[in-house]
Amino acid sequence: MDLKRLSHLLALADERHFGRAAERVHLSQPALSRSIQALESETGQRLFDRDTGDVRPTPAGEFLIERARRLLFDARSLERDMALYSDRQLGSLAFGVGPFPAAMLMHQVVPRLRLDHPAVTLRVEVNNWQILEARLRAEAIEFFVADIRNFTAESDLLIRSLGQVSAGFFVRPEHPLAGRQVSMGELEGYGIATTRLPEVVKLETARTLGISTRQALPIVLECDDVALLKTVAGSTDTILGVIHGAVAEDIRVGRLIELHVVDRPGFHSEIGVVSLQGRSLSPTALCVIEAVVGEMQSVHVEQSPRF
Amino acid sequence: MDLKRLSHLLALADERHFGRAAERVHLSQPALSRSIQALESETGQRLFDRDTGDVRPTPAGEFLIERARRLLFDARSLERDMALYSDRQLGSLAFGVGPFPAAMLMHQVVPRLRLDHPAVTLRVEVNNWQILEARLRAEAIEFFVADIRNFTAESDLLIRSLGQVSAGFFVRPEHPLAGRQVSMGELEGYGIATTRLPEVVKLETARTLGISTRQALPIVLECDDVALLKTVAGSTDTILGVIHGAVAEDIRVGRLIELHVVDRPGFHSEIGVVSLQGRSLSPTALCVIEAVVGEMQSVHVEQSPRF
DNA sequence: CGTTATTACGTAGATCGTAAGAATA
DNA sequence: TATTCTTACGATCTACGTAATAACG
Repeated sequence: MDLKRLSHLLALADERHFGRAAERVHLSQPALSRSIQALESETGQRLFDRDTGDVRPTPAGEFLIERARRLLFDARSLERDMALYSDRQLGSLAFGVGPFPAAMLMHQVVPRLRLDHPAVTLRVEVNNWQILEARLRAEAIEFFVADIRNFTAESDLLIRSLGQVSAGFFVRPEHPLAGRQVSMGELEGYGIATTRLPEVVKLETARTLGISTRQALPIVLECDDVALLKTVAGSTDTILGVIHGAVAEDIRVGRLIELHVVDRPGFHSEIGVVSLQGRSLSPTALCVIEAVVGEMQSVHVEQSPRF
Repeated sequence: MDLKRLSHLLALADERHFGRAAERVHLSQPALSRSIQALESETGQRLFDRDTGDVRPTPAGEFLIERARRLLFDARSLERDMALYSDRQLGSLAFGVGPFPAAMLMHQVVPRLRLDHPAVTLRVEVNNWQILEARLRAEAIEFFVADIRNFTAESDLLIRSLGQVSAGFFVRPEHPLAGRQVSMGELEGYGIATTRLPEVVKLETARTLGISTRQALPIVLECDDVALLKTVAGSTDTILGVIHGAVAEDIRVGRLIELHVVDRPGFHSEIGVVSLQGRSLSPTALCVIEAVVGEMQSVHVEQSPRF
């Protein structure tokens, strides 16, 4: 059953005339005649009654024509859908985001995606990097955006760095430490709320501070939900330790202010895109990654610490 | 979009191995490789990631594979349906039957059709020959079985005679005329009930009787519903004038008996199959016509007048 | 080095267009 | 005789298999 043949069938069914039907399918008239004959031979049924100057479908012809019309419609839909898919206007995309990138980038990127690609089904998994890595290997997500400092030596993962983003300590405006220079030691009395940090980051930070014990950072609340962390910092004197991008809006409206820590360590995060080595990404995934890159760049500009 | 190509796609998607997939679609491995490449070129998307010894669909591949699977299923269904249609196991059939053939043949033929071809949708139009001819020309029915004496000269109709069937006069057992020889003249007092007869038949019958006026046959009830005619003859002294085949069962069970008319004219009907000249019939239609022919023959045997 | 996918190349089959033929009005 | 479908024939294009090549473990 060849689709081209079936399209010849439909042309003849519509035109009821070999000459015109042949023209319609860009074929010579004898070629169309042969094509129809081949179909009749294939089905073992006469499909058209030809009385000179009068071509009409037989009952068997009507039967086949009706079904062929549906099949060809479906075939054309498939081609159209594939074109739309290539144009990122159809399909589905699942990707992951770490807590910080989610708070910093996704509030811009996801609404934009919904506007630009309304027919693409999205699944955005916000989770910590361990879960995201497992999800990626299980191919439940195509890629994820997260802190990439855990994935240095992994050769089966393709890691694209989007650069470092600085972090800081943030408190509510009425906080006792607000508005003046503070030392790291002073933070201990209030405790720090932050996301679940990779071990490497904790150790590195401690080392930067010149402290050998893990207790160097007085973390009193570990939670991957940045919105929840903000609520805690906004309603208590707990100190929020996150990247600047995650609280840009809160600082703008005055809900939070940054502490001016004089001996502040090189507290930062390195954001990157992680995908499986050697696996192609969908057009939409590539598009989202570009959007994330672009968003990172634009955030970077306005992301310098403000006191 | 070629269906063969898509079947190659599915084979590779299932086997995840060019060699095995090629074997499955009866192709050499390089040929399959080219076929997939052609599809990738056509869609503009890489469809499989090939790492030596590991072939896996890309997201674009998954997208296409899923849809291709549905399309190929539909294509195979079409082929299967067409085969079933040719084998008279699928489709629909509309045909017409005159009142007499309906009463004589269809009670055998239609149940048999339902048993042998359960998946074929039937429409049986029982009507008089004028309506049936119009329905045939409108192509609302493929053919009809009726008295063909009206269709002698029609060249655009294809008429297949099934032979003559004799008619007679029938009454209820308690009828005053029952059980003895009667003359045509005696019928007049009770009146005859019959179907709407063609003018030619009326005239011919009158001529056979040697009477010149149309009033020769004292028809008091004209109706195309044979069952209704029978009810009238069974509950009144009205005389039923129909073909023998239409009342075979009623005579067998003693509901009606035939009048022994001594000067009975050559009262008969000529049954035939009428279809459009030069128009092919569906396989099922041909099958039904054969069944009607066979039924006519078997009825003919037991159809000799009994007194 | 063995396995597996791709590229090269010559061939067989399908399909095409032009031209000639047959049928019908 | 004009129109329309079919058959004949030569050309072209596609898809195939075999063989050689390349990539990877």
